[in-house]
Amino acid sequence: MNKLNSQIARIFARIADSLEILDENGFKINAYRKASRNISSMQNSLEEFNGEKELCTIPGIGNDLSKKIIEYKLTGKVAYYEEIRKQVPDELAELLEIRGVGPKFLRTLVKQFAVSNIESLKESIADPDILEVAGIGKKKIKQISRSIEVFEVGKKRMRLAEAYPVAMIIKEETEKIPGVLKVEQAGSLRRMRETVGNIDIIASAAEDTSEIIEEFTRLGFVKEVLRKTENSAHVLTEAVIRVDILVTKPACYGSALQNLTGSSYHNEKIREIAAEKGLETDSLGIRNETGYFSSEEQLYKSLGLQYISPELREDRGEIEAAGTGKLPELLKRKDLKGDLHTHSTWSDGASTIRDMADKAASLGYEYIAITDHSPSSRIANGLSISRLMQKKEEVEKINSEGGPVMVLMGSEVDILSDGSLDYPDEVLKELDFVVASVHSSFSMEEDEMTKRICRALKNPNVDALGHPTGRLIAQREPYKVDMEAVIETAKRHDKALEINSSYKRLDLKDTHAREAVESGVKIIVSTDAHRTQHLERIIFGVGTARRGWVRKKDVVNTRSLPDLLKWLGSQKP
DNA sequence: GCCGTTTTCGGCCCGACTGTTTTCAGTCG
Repeated sequence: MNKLNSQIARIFARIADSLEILDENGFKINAYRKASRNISSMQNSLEEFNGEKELCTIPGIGNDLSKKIIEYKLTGKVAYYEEIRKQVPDELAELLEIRGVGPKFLRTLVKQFAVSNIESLKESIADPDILEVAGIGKKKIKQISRSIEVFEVGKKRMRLAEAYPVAMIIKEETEKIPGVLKVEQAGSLRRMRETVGNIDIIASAAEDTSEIIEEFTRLGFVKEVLRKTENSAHVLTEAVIRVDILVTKPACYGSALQNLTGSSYHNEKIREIAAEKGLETDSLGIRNETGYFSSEEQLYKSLGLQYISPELREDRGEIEAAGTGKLPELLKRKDLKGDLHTHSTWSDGASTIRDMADKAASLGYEYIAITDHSPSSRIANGLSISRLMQKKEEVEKINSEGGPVMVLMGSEVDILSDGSLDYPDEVLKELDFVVASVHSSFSMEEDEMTKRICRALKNPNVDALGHPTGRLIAQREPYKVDMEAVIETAKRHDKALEINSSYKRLDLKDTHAREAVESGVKIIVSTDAHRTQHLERIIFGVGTARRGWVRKKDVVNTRSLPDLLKWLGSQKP
């Protein structure tokens, strides 16, 4: 379904919900609902229909609704819808999504308990007077308060790195169920979005799917089964994460996986292309006259497209590029030859340099830069110049003993509020790798912050800018900075920008990373690891890089050690 | 609000399930 159709369909559906809460004529409500359904399931775009007459040929669309569609096309708004929203605000209407709460009961709640949002709904449910309402008993209340919890879980999104390990365990457990052939994650987790709402799992099985669903709902991590059908289930884990599983026959696996991976924007466009080619789409996915697709590769191929990696499926130009064979060859985890932003026990890390080096070797790296904090980061036990020199001796000793990987003597040096650096140039000159980061005075005005960062980037001893926007996902907004100017400065002075893989950061984010590489700026993908295990989090940085269309050749730490050193040497005066 | 005429109104609207009842209303798909 294309954008216009889905927007109009959503508006009509919302009007229907609101009218229901307002106790309007049921047939009118039904008319809006039917129109919404028809528009979202029709093959053609509403763009193709000119004028009222043509629009009235669509089933369920008459004089009135065709006028509203034209109004939306011209102004981007529907006055009647805006009017309705004043009477039934969004946060009231969305309460209809709670199982057990229908229009009639919600109406009573609004009248008698002044319910207007989820908070007041929770209060009313806790009010003993609620049992006075006809048709409401203790059991019903219990059911609804449970549904409210589920509703709130569904609204809450987790950080990618929090959901990922859970999904891996679930995948492994599901693979052990007898009869299961293949298991994969789908949804935004597979696309490596920075936050995910729930974990989608898809499995294939030749035999009885209902038996597999039964087994799945009995797995140890399942705390509660919310819904169960022949071939699907929704469950909650102990940590209140919602997990949805779908089991399909191998012959449908590709269609279903593509369908469940999304994004909705990507899929809308893909379905349009499928429709043009005479393929149909139903709840399981896209199929041709001979049936569904067993693999995504076949599906994309049959649409005349290159295979599109899940991370790209956001309708950001990937479909057009796939149509002309111009998709980028994306960075892979195994392309990386080292990690260039890590900490050790010298500052605030929990692992020794030796342990970090061993872990780096086990990941197949050639080198690791240990970039402990500079003195201004007091809480992080930043290194004074004399401690920095002691650390340098230890690094040299490890390297001279022939460690498993080359250890680069580095620092994550603070960018002070005026844009100067936390060590003098003659000290920075002694280091193999310098990543400069902002750790203080976050609330500067944009032009001041931009000047500050750009000044640091102009220093010849700096190699990369660490976590360039300072954001913490679901916790702290990025500081105000003109990224375009930062990218431009990095380009001019041949500095790399970091994609920091720390689970809270993912900074640069995907879209900024794409702007950077399109401007020809180099990238480092690193972990900011504070203990050996953190080095494994590189996959989230790689995922973010892929979402940003970053290629192997854009990334400095895909270079072999000699090539890396050559670039670092060319940086210095 | 749509639709289709027996042409400007009257019909549209299903069935299962559940918790609440004691014959049914509301929700949901």
